[in-house]
Amino acid sequence: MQTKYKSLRSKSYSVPCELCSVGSLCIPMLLNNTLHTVLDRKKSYIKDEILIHENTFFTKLFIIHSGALKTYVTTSDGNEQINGFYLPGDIVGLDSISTKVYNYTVKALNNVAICELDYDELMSLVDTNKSVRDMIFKLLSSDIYNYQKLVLCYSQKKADERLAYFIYSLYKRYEKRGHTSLNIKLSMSRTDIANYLGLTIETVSRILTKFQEIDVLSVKGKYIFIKNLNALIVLGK
Amino acid sequence: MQTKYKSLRSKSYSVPCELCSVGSLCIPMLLNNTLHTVLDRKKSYIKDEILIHENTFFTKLFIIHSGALKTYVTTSDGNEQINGFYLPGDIVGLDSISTKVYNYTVKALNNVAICELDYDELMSLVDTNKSVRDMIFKLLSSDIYNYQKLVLCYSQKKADERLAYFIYSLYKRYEKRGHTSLNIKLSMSRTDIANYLGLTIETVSRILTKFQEIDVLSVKGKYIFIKNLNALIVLGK
DNA sequence: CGCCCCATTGAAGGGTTTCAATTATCGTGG
DNA sequence: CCACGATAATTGAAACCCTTCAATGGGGCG
Repeated sequence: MQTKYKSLRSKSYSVPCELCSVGSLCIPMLLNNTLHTVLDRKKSYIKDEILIHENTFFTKLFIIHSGALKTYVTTSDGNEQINGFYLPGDIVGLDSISTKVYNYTVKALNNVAICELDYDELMSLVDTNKSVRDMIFKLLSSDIYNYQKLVLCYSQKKADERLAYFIYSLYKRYEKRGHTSLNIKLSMSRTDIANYLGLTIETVSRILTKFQEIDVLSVKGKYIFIKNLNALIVLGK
Repeated sequence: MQTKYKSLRSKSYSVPCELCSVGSLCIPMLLNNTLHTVLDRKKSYIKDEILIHENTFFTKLFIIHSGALKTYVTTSDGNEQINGFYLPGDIVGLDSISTKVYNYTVKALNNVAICELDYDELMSLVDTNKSVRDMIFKLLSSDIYNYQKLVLCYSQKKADERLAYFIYSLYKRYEKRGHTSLNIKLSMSRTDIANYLGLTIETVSRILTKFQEIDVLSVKGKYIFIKNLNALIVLGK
Protein backbone atom coordinates (compact mmCIF):
# COMPACT_ATOMS: atom_id res chain seq x y z
CA MET A 1 0.00 0.00 0.00
CA GLN A 2 2.65 2.45 1.04
CA THR A 3 4.90 1.49 -1.83
CA LYS A 4 2.09 2.10 -4.23
CA TYR A 5 1.95 5.70 -3.07
CA LYS A 6 5.67 6.06 -3.14
CA SER A 7 5.82 5.02 -6.73
CA LEU A 8 3.03 7.33 -7.71
CA ARG A 9 4.32 10.52 -6.14
CA SER A 10 7.02 12.03 -4.04
CA LYS A 11 10.52 12.15 -5.29
CA SER A 12 11.37 13.64 -1.91
CA TYR A 13 9.42 13.37 1.33
CA SER A 14 5.69 13.03 1.12
CA VAL A 15 3.19 11.25 3.22
CA PRO A 16 0.92 8.45 2.12
CA CYS A 17 -2.60 9.67 2.70
CA GLU A 18 -3.18 6.98 5.31
CA LEU A 19 -0.53 8.59 7.50
CA CYS A 20 -1.74 12.14 7.10
CA SER A 21 -2.86 14.26 10.05
CA VAL A 22 -6.42 13.92 8.96
CA GLY A 23 -5.94 10.20 8.88
CA SER A 24 -9.15 8.34 8.45
CA LEU A 25 -11.00 11.49 7.53
CA CYS A 26 -9.30 12.03 4.26
CA ILE A 27 -9.30 8.86 2.22
CA PRO A 28 -12.64 7.36 3.09
CA MET A 29 -14.41 10.64 2.61
CA LEU A 30 -13.01 10.97 -0.81
CA LEU A 31 -13.83 7.45 -1.67
CA ASN A 32 -17.40 7.98 -0.60
CA ASN A 33 -17.39 11.04 -2.76
CA THR A 34 -19.36 12.85 -0.13
CA LEU A 35 -16.96 15.59 0.66
CA HIS A 36 -15.46 17.25 -2.30
CA THR A 37 -16.45 20.51 -0.81
CA VAL A 38 -14.69 20.05 2.50
CA LEU A 39 -11.43 18.80 1.18
CA ASP A 40 -9.84 20.51 -1.75
CA ARG A 41 -7.10 18.08 -2.50
CA LYS A 42 -3.56 18.73 -3.61
CA LYS A 43 -3.35 22.27 -4.65
CA SER A 44 0.16 23.02 -5.76
CA TYR A 45 2.33 25.96 -4.82
CA ILE A 46 5.85 26.62 -6.01
CA LYS A 47 8.91 27.41 -3.92
CA ASP A 48 8.71 30.77 -2.14
CA GLU A 49 5.07 31.21 -3.02
CA ILE A 50 2.98 32.72 -0.24
CA LEU A 51 -0.11 30.68 0.59
CA ILE A 52 -1.49 33.05 3.17
CA HIS A 53 -0.70 36.54 4.32
CA GLU A 54 -0.67 37.41 8.00
CA ASN A 55 -3.94 38.86 9.31
CA THR A 56 -6.12 37.76 6.43
CA PHE A 57 -9.46 36.24 7.21
CA PHE A 58 -9.43 32.61 8.29
CA THR A 59 -11.48 30.21 6.22
CA LYS A 60 -9.61 26.98 5.85
CA LEU A 61 -6.96 24.72 7.28
CA PHE A 62 -3.98 23.54 5.27
CA ILE A 63 -2.67 20.01 5.34
CA ILE A 64 0.64 19.33 3.71
CA HIS A 65 0.81 16.41 1.37
CA SER A 66 4.33 16.92 0.12
CA GLY A 67 7.00 19.58 0.47
CA ALA A 68 7.47 21.92 3.38
CA LEU A 69 6.16 25.27 4.63
CA LYS A 70 7.35 27.90 7.01
CA THR A 71 5.22 30.37 8.88
CA TYR A 72 6.43 33.73 10.08
CA VAL A 73 5.34 37.06 11.41
CA THR A 74 6.84 40.39 10.56
CA THR A 75 8.21 42.10 13.64
CA SER A 76 7.86 45.76 14.42
CA ASP A 77 11.38 46.40 13.15
CA GLY A 78 10.48 44.83 9.83
CA ASN A 79 12.21 41.52 10.26
CA GLU A 80 10.87 38.07 9.65
CA GLN A 81 10.29 35.98 12.76
CA ILE A 82 9.72 32.31 11.99
CA ASN A 83 7.06 30.54 14.01
CA GLY A 84 7.50 27.06 12.70
CA PHE A 85 8.18 24.62 9.92
CA TYR A 86 5.56 22.27 8.61
CA LEU A 87 6.18 18.91 7.01
CA PRO A 88 4.03 16.39 5.17
CA GLY A 89 1.09 15.35 7.31
CA ASP A 90 1.19 18.54 9.37
CA ILE A 91 -1.79 20.82 9.65
CA VAL A 92 -1.57 24.61 9.59
CA GLY A 93 -4.08 27.08 10.95
CA LEU A 94 -5.52 25.53 14.10
CA ASP A 95 -4.71 28.66 16.08
CA SER A 96 -6.82 30.72 13.69
CA ILE A 97 -10.04 29.07 14.82
CA SER A 98 -9.99 31.36 17.84
CA THR A 99 -8.57 34.49 16.25
CA LYS A 100 -10.60 34.27 13.00
CA VAL A 101 -7.56 35.48 11.09
CA TYR A 102 -4.33 33.79 10.11
CA ASN A 103 -1.77 34.76 12.67
CA TYR A 104 1.23 34.48 10.38
CA THR A 105 2.31 34.40 6.79
CA VAL A 106 2.58 30.93 5.28
CA LYS A 107 5.27 30.41 2.67
CA ALA A 108 6.35 27.37 0.64
CA LEU A 109 9.94 26.32 1.29
CA ASN A 110 9.87 24.27 -1.89
CA ASN A 111 7.24 23.04 -4.28
CA VAL A 112 4.38 21.76 -2.18
CA ALA A 113 1.12 19.89 -2.56
CA ILE A 114 -1.54 20.96 -0.09
CA CYS A 115 -4.95 19.70 0.90
CA GLU A 116 -7.26 22.51 1.99
CA LEU A 117 -10.03 22.00 4.50
CA ASP A 118 -12.88 24.46 4.71
CA TYR A 119 -13.42 25.15 8.39
CA ASP A 120 -17.15 25.76 8.39
CA GLU A 121 -17.81 22.63 6.43
CA LEU A 122 -15.49 20.74 8.71
CA MET A 123 -17.61 21.90 11.63
CA SER A 124 -20.78 20.57 10.10
CA LEU A 125 -18.95 17.32 9.60
CA VAL A 126 -17.98 17.35 13.28
CA ASP A 127 -21.64 17.55 14.18
CA THR A 128 -22.61 14.55 12.16
CA ASN A 129 -19.62 12.30 12.57
CA LYS A 130 -18.22 11.42 15.97
CA SER A 131 -14.99 9.99 14.68
CA VAL A 132 -14.31 13.22 12.85
CA ARG A 133 -15.15 15.11 16.00
CA ASP A 134 -12.77 13.01 18.05
CA MET A 135 -10.05 13.34 15.45
CA ILE A 136 -10.26 17.11 15.38
CA PHE A 137 -10.23 17.34 19.15
CA LYS A 138 -7.25 15.05 19.24
CA LEU A 139 -5.48 17.12 16.60
CA LEU A 140 -6.03 20.33 18.53
CA SER A 141 -5.05 18.76 21.81
CA SER A 142 -1.88 17.15 20.50
CA ASP A 143 -0.92 20.49 19.02
CA ILE A 144 -1.19 21.96 22.51
CA TYR A 145 0.82 19.09 23.89
CA ASN A 146 3.55 19.62 21.33
CA TYR A 147 3.69 23.34 21.98
CA GLN A 148 3.98 22.72 25.70
CA LYS A 149 7.00 20.56 25.05
CA LEU A 150 8.40 23.18 22.73
CA VAL A 151 8.01 25.87 25.36
CA LEU A 152 9.97 23.71 27.77
CA CYS A 153 12.59 23.18 25.12
CA TYR A 154 13.10 26.84 24.47
CA SER A 155 12.80 28.07 28.01
CA GLN A 156 15.31 25.58 29.36
CA LYS A 157 17.69 24.46 26.68
CA LYS A 158 21.04 25.89 25.67
CA ALA A 159 21.97 26.46 22.05
CA ASP A 160 23.43 23.03 21.35
CA GLU A 161 20.54 21.29 23.09
CA ARG A 162 18.05 23.29 21.04
CA LEU A 163 19.69 22.40 17.80
CA ALA A 164 19.99 18.71 18.71
CA TYR A 165 16.35 18.70 19.72
CA PHE A 166 15.41 20.44 16.50
CA ILE A 167 17.18 17.91 14.31
CA TYR A 168 15.87 15.00 16.30
CA SER A 169 12.33 16.34 16.12
CA LEU A 170 12.65 16.61 12.35
CA TYR A 171 13.73 12.99 12.30
CA LYS A 172 10.84 11.94 14.51
CA ARG A 173 8.27 13.85 12.51
CA TYR A 174 9.39 12.12 9.36
CA GLU A 175 9.48 8.79 11.17
CA LYS A 176 5.91 9.21 12.34
CA ARG A 177 4.90 9.55 8.72
CA GLY A 178 6.76 6.45 7.66
CA HIS A 179 10.17 7.81 6.67
CA THR A 180 12.72 6.21 8.94
CA SER A 181 15.82 7.26 7.07
CA LEU A 182 18.67 8.76 9.08
CA ASN A 183 19.29 11.02 6.12
CA ILE A 184 17.47 14.29 6.44
CA LYS A 185 17.26 16.94 3.80
CA LEU A 186 16.74 20.34 5.35
CA SER A 187 14.16 22.35 3.46
CA MET A 188 15.18 25.53 5.20
CA SER A 189 18.34 27.61 5.26
CA ARG A 190 20.71 27.98 8.20
CA THR A 191 19.37 31.50 8.54
CA ASP A 192 15.85 30.15 8.90
CA ILE A 193 16.96 27.58 11.45
CA ALA A 194 18.83 30.20 13.46
CA ASN A 195 15.90 32.59 13.28
CA TYR A 196 13.49 29.90 14.42
CA LEU A 197 15.70 28.66 17.25
CA GLY A 198 16.46 32.15 18.49
CA LEU A 199 20.17 31.78 17.78
CA THR A 200 22.58 33.41 15.38
CA ILE A 201 23.56 31.73 12.17
CA GLU A 202 27.16 31.63 13.41
CA THR A 203 26.17 29.68 16.49
CA VAL A 204 24.18 27.19 14.44
CA SER A 205 27.13 26.72 12.14
CA ARG A 206 29.57 26.25 15.00
CA ILE A 207 27.36 23.71 16.72
CA LEU A 208 26.89 21.74 13.54
CA THR A 209 30.66 21.47 13.12
CA LYS A 210 30.92 20.46 16.78
CA PHE A 211 28.33 17.73 16.24
CA GLN A 212 30.37 16.49 13.31
CA GLU A 213 33.58 16.50 15.33
CA ILE A 214 32.01 14.25 17.94
CA ASP A 215 30.63 11.97 15.21
CA VAL A 216 26.96 12.56 15.91
CA LEU A 217 26.13 14.04 12.55
CA SER A 218 27.53 14.29 9.08
CA VAL A 219 26.55 17.54 7.45
CA LYS A 220 26.83 18.39 3.80
CA GLY A 221 24.97 21.55 2.87
CA LYS A 222 21.29 20.85 3.29
CA TYR A 223 21.83 17.15 3.89
CA ILE A 224 22.24 15.81 7.39
CA PHE A 225 23.07 12.20 8.15
CA ILE A 226 22.50 11.13 11.72
CA LYS A 227 25.49 8.96 12.60
CA ASN A 228 24.55 8.46 16.23
CA LEU A 229 20.86 8.80 16.95
CA ASN A 230 21.11 7.98 20.65
CA ALA A 231 23.80 10.58 21.17
CA LEU A 232 21.63 13.12 19.36
CA ILE A 233 18.72 12.32 21.65
CA VAL A 234 20.93 12.74 24.72
CA LEU A 235 22.29 16.03 23.39
CA GLY A 236 18.73 17.23 22.85
CA LYS A 237 18.14 16.85 26.58
CA MET B 1 -23.50 42.09 38.21
CA GLN B 2 -19.78 41.85 38.59
CA THR B 3 -19.82 43.70 41.86
CA LYS B 4 -22.34 41.28 43.20
CA TYR B 5 -19.88 38.47 42.65
CA LYS B 6 -17.05 40.49 44.07
CA SER B 7 -18.89 41.09 47.25
CA LEU B 8 -19.87 37.47 47.57
CA ARG B 9 -16.48 35.92 47.12
CA SER B 10 -12.87 36.57 46.46
CA LYS B 11 -10.78 38.23 49.03
CA SER B 12 -7.94 37.96 46.53
CA TYR B 13 -8.18 37.35 42.84
CA SER B 14 -11.09 35.32 41.62
CA VAL B 15 -13.16 35.44 38.53
CA PRO B 16 -16.85 36.13 38.30
CA CYS B 17 -18.37 33.11 36.62
CA GLU B 18 -19.41 35.20 33.63
CA LEU B 19 -15.76 35.83 32.84
CA CYS B 20 -14.62 32.27 33.28
CA SER B 21 -13.02 30.30 30.45
CA VAL B 22 -16.14 28.26 30.09
CA GLY B 23 -18.07 31.46 29.87
CA SER B 24 -21.62 30.89 28.80
CA LEU B 25 -21.36 27.19 29.39
CA CYS B 26 -21.08 27.39 33.10
CA ILE B 27 -23.77 29.61 34.51
CA PRO B 28 -26.71 28.86 32.25
CA MET B 29 -26.16 25.17 32.52
CA LEU B 30 -26.27 25.32 36.24
CA LEU B 31 -29.30 27.51 36.19
CA ASN B 32 -31.08 25.05 33.99
CA ASN B 33 -30.06 22.39 36.43
CA THR B 34 -29.40 20.07 33.55
CA LEU B 35 -25.75 19.43 34.05
CA HIS B 36 -24.74 18.72 37.58
CA THR B 37 -22.86 15.73 36.28
CA VAL B 38 -20.71 17.63 33.80
CA LEU B 39 -19.65 20.41 36.05
CA ASP B 40 -18.59 19.66 39.56
CA ARG B 41 -18.44 23.14 40.93
CA LYS B 42 -15.98 24.64 43.34
CA LYS B 43 -14.09 21.85 44.84
CA SER B 44 -11.58 23.23 47.28
CA TYR B 45 -7.93 22.36 47.63
CA ILE B 46 -5.51 23.80 50.12
CA LYS B 47 -2.10 25.31 49.47
CA ASP B 48 0.47 22.79 48.24
CA GLU B 49 -2.17 20.12 47.73
CA ILE B 50 -1.68 18.03 44.60
CA LEU B 51 -4.76 17.86 42.42
CA ILE B 52 -3.34 15.50 39.84
CA HIS B 53 -0.25 13.38 39.59
CA GLU B 54 1.68 13.20 36.33
CA ASN B 55 0.77 10.26 34.10
CA THR B 56 -2.50 9.41 35.79
CA PHE B 57 -5.48 8.68 33.61
CA PHE B 58 -7.25 11.68 32.13
CA THR B 59 -10.91 12.06 32.93
CA LYS B 60 -11.67 15.69 33.53
CA LEU B 61 -10.64 19.26 32.91
CA PHE B 62 -10.01 21.74 35.69
CA ILE B 63 -11.20 25.31 35.65
CA ILE B 64 -9.91 27.63 38.29
CA HIS B 65 -12.43 29.73 40.09
CA SER B 66 -10.10 31.30 42.62
CA GLY B 67 -6.50 30.86 43.66
CA ALA B 68 -3.66 29.68 41.47
CA LEU B 69 -2.10 26.43 40.32
CA LYS B 70 1.22 25.40 38.95
CA THR B 71 1.92 22.40 36.76
CA TYR B 72 5.26 20.63 36.58
CA VAL B 73 6.99 17.52 35.40
CA THR B 74 9.75 15.71 37.20
CA THR B 75 12.89 15.60 35.11
CA SER B 76 15.15 12.58 34.75
CA ASP B 77 17.52 14.06 37.33
CA GLY B 78 14.70 14.34 39.84
CA ASN B 79 14.09 18.04 39.62
CA GLU B 80 10.84 19.87 39.22
CA GLN B 81 10.33 21.57 35.86
CA ILE B 82 7.43 23.99 35.85
CA ASN B 83 5.24 24.03 32.75
CA GLY B 84 2.96 26.86 33.65
CA PHE B 85 0.93 28.84 36.13
CA TYR B 86 -2.85 28.94 36.03
CA LEU B 87 -5.02 31.74 37.25
CA PRO B 88 -8.75 32.19 37.81
CA GLY B 89 -10.61 31.50 34.59
CA ASP B 90 -7.86 29.32 33.18
CA ILE B 91 -8.48 25.76 32.14
CA VAL B 92 -6.07 22.90 32.78
CA GLY B 93 -5.83 19.62 30.93
CA LEU B 94 -6.59 20.37 27.29
CA ASP B 95 -3.38 18.67 26.21
CA SER B 96 -4.50 15.46 27.88
CA ILE B 97 -7.34 14.96 25.42
CA SER B 98 -4.80 13.58 22.99
CA THR B 99 -2.50 11.78 25.40
CA LYS B 100 -5.28 10.30 27.59
CA VAL B 101 -3.14 10.95 30.65
CA TYR B 102 -2.26 14.08 32.54
CA ASN B 103 1.09 15.21 31.27
CA TYR B 104 2.16 16.94 34.46
CA THR B 105 1.50 17.20 38.15
CA VAL B 106 -0.96 19.90 39.16
CA LYS B 107 -0.37 21.60 42.49
CA ALA B 108 -2.19 24.37 44.34
CA LEU B 109 -0.07 27.47 44.94
CA ASN B 110 -2.54 28.61 47.55
CA ASN B 111 -6.04 27.69 48.60
CA VAL B 112 -8.03 27.23 45.42
CA ALA B 113 -11.61 26.69 44.29
CA ILE B 114 -11.89 24.56 41.19
CA CYS B 115 -14.66 23.59 38.81
CA GLU B 116 -14.19 20.14 37.35
CA LEU B 117 -15.51 19.19 33.93
CA ASP B 118 -15.92 15.54 33.01
CA TYR B 119 -14.51 15.15 29.53
CA ASP B 120 -16.79 12.39 28.23
CA GLU B 121 -19.87 14.23 29.35
CA LEU B 122 -18.53 17.41 27.87
CA MET B 123 -18.22 15.59 24.55
CA SER B 124 -21.84 14.52 24.61
CA LEU B 125 -22.69 18.13 25.29
CA VAL B 126 -20.59 19.16 22.29
CA ASP B 127 -22.73 16.91 20.13
CA THR B 128 -25.99 18.42 21.23
CA ASN B 129 -25.07 22.05 21.67
CA LYS B 130 -23.35 24.04 18.95
CA SER B 131 -22.41 26.96 21.15
CA VAL B 132 -20.65 24.57 23.51
CA ARG B 133 -18.94 23.00 20.55
CA ASP B 134 -17.76 26.36 19.29
CA MET B 135 -16.62 27.40 22.71
CA ILE B 136 -14.53 24.29 23.23
CA PHE B 137 -12.95 24.63 19.82
CA LYS B 138 -12.19 28.22 20.52
CA LEU B 139 -10.69 27.34 23.89
CA LEU B 140 -8.43 24.73 22.35
CA SER B 141 -7.46 26.99 19.51
CA SER B 142 -6.68 29.98 21.66
CA ASP B 143 -4.54 27.75 23.84
CA ILE B 144 -2.55 26.88 20.73
CA TYR B 145 -2.35 30.55 19.85
CA ASN B 146 -1.05 31.43 23.28
CA TYR B 147 1.53 28.68 23.23
CA GLN B 148 2.75 29.84 19.84
CA LYS B 149 3.34 33.28 21.28
CA LEU B 150 5.02 31.74 24.29
CA VAL B 151 7.35 29.74 22.07
CA LEU B 152 8.33 32.93 20.30
CA CYS B 153 8.87 34.57 23.66
CA TYR B 154 11.21 31.93 24.93
CA SER B 155 13.04 31.24 21.72
CA GLN B 156 13.81 34.89 21.08
CA LYS B 157 13.82 36.87 24.28
CA LYS B 158 16.65 37.62 26.64
CA ALA B 159 16.30 37.30 30.39
CA ASP B 160 14.98 40.79 31.10
CA GLU B 161 12.55 40.62 28.19
CA ARG B 162 11.24 37.28 29.41
CA LEU B 163 10.64 38.56 32.88
CA ALA B 164 8.98 41.75 31.64
CA TYR B 165 6.79 39.68 29.35
CA PHE B 166 5.95 37.33 32.19
CA ILE B 167 4.85 40.11 34.50
CA TYR B 168 2.91 41.86 31.77
CA SER B 169 1.17 38.64 30.81
CA LEU B 170 0.14 38.15 34.43
CA TYR B 171 -1.32 41.64 34.37
CA LYS B 172 -3.12 40.98 31.12
CA ARG B 173 -4.54 37.68 32.27
CA TYR B 174 -5.99 39.34 35.33
CA GLU B 175 -7.24 42.22 33.23
CA LYS B 176 -9.09 39.89 30.88
CA ARG B 177 -10.92 38.56 33.89
CA GLY B 178 -11.90 41.97 35.11
CA HIS B 179 -9.04 42.86 37.47
CA THR B 180 -7.35 45.94 36.11
CA SER B 181 -5.25 46.73 39.13
CA LEU B 182 -1.60 47.55 38.57
CA ASN B 183 -0.91 45.79 41.83
CA ILE B 184 -0.11 42.16 41.33
CA LYS B 185 0.37 39.60 44.02
CA LEU B 186 2.63 36.81 42.90
CA SER B 187 1.31 33.44 43.95
CA MET B 188 4.60 31.76 43.18
CA SER B 189 8.09 32.04 44.61
CA ARG B 190 11.09 33.57 42.85
CA THR B 191 12.41 30.05 42.53
CA ASP B 192 9.25 29.01 40.69
CA ILE B 193 9.43 32.02 38.39
CA ALA B 194 13.09 31.36 37.61
CA ASN B 195 12.41 27.70 37.01
CA TYR B 196 9.53 28.49 34.70
CA LEU B 197 11.40 31.15 32.75
CA GLY B 198 14.52 29.02 32.40
CA LEU B 199 16.61 31.47 34.40
CA THR B 200 18.37 31.36 37.73
CA ILE B 201 16.83 32.87 40.81
CA GLU B 202 19.78 35.27 40.99
CA THR B 203 19.09 36.60 37.52
CA VAL B 204 15.41 37.09 38.30
CA SER B 205 16.34 38.96 41.43
CA ARG B 206 18.85 41.16 39.68
CA ILE B 207 16.41 42.04 36.90
CA LEU B 208 13.69 42.90 39.38
CA THR B 209 16.03 45.34 41.11
CA LYS B 210 16.97 46.75 37.72
CA PHE B 211 13.30 47.27 36.86
CA GLN B 212 12.90 49.11 40.14
CA GLU B 213 15.90 51.30 39.48
CA ILE B 214 14.43 52.44 36.17
CA ASP B 215 11.06 53.05 37.87
CA VAL B 216 9.10 50.45 35.92
CA LEU B 217 8.14 48.36 38.91
CA SER B 218 7.97 48.59 42.64
CA VAL B 219 8.62 45.23 44.24
CA LYS B 220 7.98 44.28 47.82
CA GLY B 221 8.21 40.56 48.40
CA LYS B 222 5.36 38.92 46.56
CA TYR B 223 3.74 42.22 45.69
CA ILE B 224 4.53 43.96 42.44
CA PHE B 225 3.23 47.39 41.55
CA ILE B 226 3.51 48.35 37.91
CA LYS B 227 4.63 51.97 37.91
CA ASN B 228 5.05 52.25 34.16
CA LEU B 229 2.93 49.83 32.16
CA ASN B 230 4.02 51.08 28.75
CA ALA B 231 7.67 50.73 29.64
CA LEU B 232 6.99 47.21 30.85
CA ILE B 233 5.33 46.35 27.55
CA VAL B 234 8.29 47.73 25.63
CA LEU B 235 10.75 45.82 27.81
CA GLY B 236 8.78 42.65 27.19
CA LYS B 237 9.48 42.93 23.50
C1' DC C 1 13.71 35.59 69.77
C1' DG C 2 15.97 32.65 66.88
C1' DC C 3 15.88 29.59 63.18
C1' DC C 4 15.28 28.55 58.52
C1' DC C 5 14.20 29.53 54.10
C1' DC C 6 13.91 32.82 50.58
C1' DA C 7 15.80 36.71 48.37
C1' DT C 8 19.49 39.84 47.30
C1' DT C 9 24.13 41.18 46.03
C1' DG C 10 29.03 40.54 44.43
C1' DA C 11 32.85 38.46 41.64
C1' DA C 12 34.56 34.97 38.43
C1' DG C 13 33.69 31.74 34.61
C1' DG C 14 31.31 29.98 30.56
C1' DG C 15 28.32 30.43 26.64
C1' DT C 16 26.38 33.25 22.95
C1' DT C 17 26.49 37.17 20.22
C1' DT C 18 28.71 40.57 17.56
C1' DC C 19 31.88 42.10 14.27
C1' DA C 20 34.97 40.91 10.72
C1' DA C 21 37.09 38.09 7.30
C1' DT C 22 37.22 33.97 4.59
C1' DT C 23 35.38 30.09 2.15
C1' DA C 24 31.74 27.45 -0.12
C1' DT C 25 27.61 26.98 -2.83
C1' DC C 26 24.12 28.08 -6.18
C1' DG C 27 22.18 30.17 -10.16
C1' DT C 28 23.10 32.65 -14.26
C1' DG C 29 25.04 33.85 -18.45
C1' DG C 30 28.81 33.59 -21.57
C1' DC D 1 30.96 23.51 -19.51
C1' DC D 2 33.13 26.91 -17.18
C1' DA D 3 33.34 31.48 -15.19
C1' DC D 4 31.39 34.74 -12.52
C1' DG D 5 28.77 37.15 -9.11
C1' DA D 6 25.79 36.94 -5.37
C1' DT D 7 24.27 34.72 -1.56
C1' DA D 8 24.94 31.41 2.12
C1' DA D 9 27.92 29.21 5.37
C1' DT D 10 32.07 28.79 8.09
C1' DT D 11 35.69 30.38 11.16
C1' DG D 12 38.17 33.55 14.45
C1' DA D 13 38.54 37.13 18.20
C1' DA D 14 36.52 40.36 21.39
C1' DA D 15 32.42 41.92 23.98
C1' DC D 16 28.44 40.98 26.50
C1' DC D 17 25.02 38.40 29.02
C1' DC D 18 23.83 34.86 32.15
C1' DT D 19 25.25 31.40 35.31
C1' DT D 20 27.83 29.65 39.02
C1' DC D 21 29.78 30.01 43.39
C1' DA D 22 29.89 32.42 47.62
C1' DA D 23 28.38 35.49 51.13
C1' DT D 24 25.03 38.58 53.18
C1' DG D 25 20.40 40.30 54.26
C1' DG D 26 15.50 39.83 55.39
C1' DG D 27 10.91 37.95 56.50
C1' DG D 28 7.79 34.46 58.30
C1' DC D 29 6.73 31.01 61.68
C1' DG D 30 7.45 28.24 65.53
